[in-house]
Amino acid sequence: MIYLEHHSKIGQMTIAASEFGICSIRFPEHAHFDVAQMQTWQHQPEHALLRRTARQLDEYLQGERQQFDVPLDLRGTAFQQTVWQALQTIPYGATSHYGALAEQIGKPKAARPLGAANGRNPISIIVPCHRVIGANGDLVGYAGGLERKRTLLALEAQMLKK
Amino acid sequence: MIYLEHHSKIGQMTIAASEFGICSIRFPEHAHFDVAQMQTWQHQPEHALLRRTARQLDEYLQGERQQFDVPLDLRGTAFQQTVWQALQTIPYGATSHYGALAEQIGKPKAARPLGAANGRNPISIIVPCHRVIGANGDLVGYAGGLERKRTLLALEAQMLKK
DNA sequence: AAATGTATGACCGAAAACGGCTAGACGCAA
DNA sequence: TTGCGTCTAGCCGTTTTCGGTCATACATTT
Repeated sequence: MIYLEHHSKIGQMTIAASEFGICSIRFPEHAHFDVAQMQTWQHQPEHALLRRTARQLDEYLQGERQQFDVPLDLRGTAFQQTVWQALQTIPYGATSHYGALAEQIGKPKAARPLGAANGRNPISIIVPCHRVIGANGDLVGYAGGLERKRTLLALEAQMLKK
Repeated sequence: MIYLEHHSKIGQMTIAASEFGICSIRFPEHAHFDVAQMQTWQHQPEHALLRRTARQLDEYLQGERQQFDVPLDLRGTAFQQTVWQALQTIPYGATSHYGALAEQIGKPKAARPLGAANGRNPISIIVPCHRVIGANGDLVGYAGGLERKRTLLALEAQMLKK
């Protein structure tokens, strides 16, 4: 596992990758961030894939990019994989809610577990867990902090309008 | 589910059965005895199978019986079923220990879970969980009370000598 | 009446806690 | 040295607990 620290418009992000692709994009105060494990990673600020990812994230934050183009290496339980897959089908600027997604993956009553899986999404932004909100419209939660969720959604809405 | 209360030499026992066979034989202070559920059972002190079972238990407690001859309806997880099955292979008067049984069922490292399953054995005496002791010879535990475990083992040892 | 707020229960995966264990390591005492 | 308690760590099914939920029901506001 290699990684770099990227100082973006909305704060520092740790971007990590395996030989197969991006594994993790998180903020320092990110919930469920296992800092201990990070000790075993190697800092490679010049690595091509990591740099490319950082660049695309910056473009996204400038509103100049709606689609990402990097290989992902998502690691989690079968259920989580399914959820994260489903997340990637929510279009830029759109939102969905937990129950709807649960239904979409064929487990209509698993809205809550889905919320949990959502919270464990290791790849912020690229896997757009921020586009999932409560059934009543509330923002509910975001591992990177609710404020950032709000920011991201506002950004996407803004860009769609133009 | 039907049941009766039997006053035996070693204390009161609740004997319960389904249409398929004996489901449960427990003492009043039995660990994990779900008294609430018992509210839904029907007291049938004259039921043939229940009576027959009680009689066989008395014979056993008199040292006049080493084998039981009633249909059992064991309910539990797959693992528990396996364990309870294995228990029934321990001969009268013999003992085994948790690790040995674990090995016997093909899960050599599951001695501890096996102990748990043992503790959940619903059919005391007939399914002879009392014949399982610690690897070092200690009695360790018995849902019906250690004292009874001691008594049963002593009884069986006694009868074998004769 | 419609619009918010608060409470309640039921939903189901994941993670953590819990043992009726045991082998091995130690200290201590005959 | 042998033997016996105590402690430790690792074992792995089960049980319990914990949520980034949601629909419903009532109470309280406009």
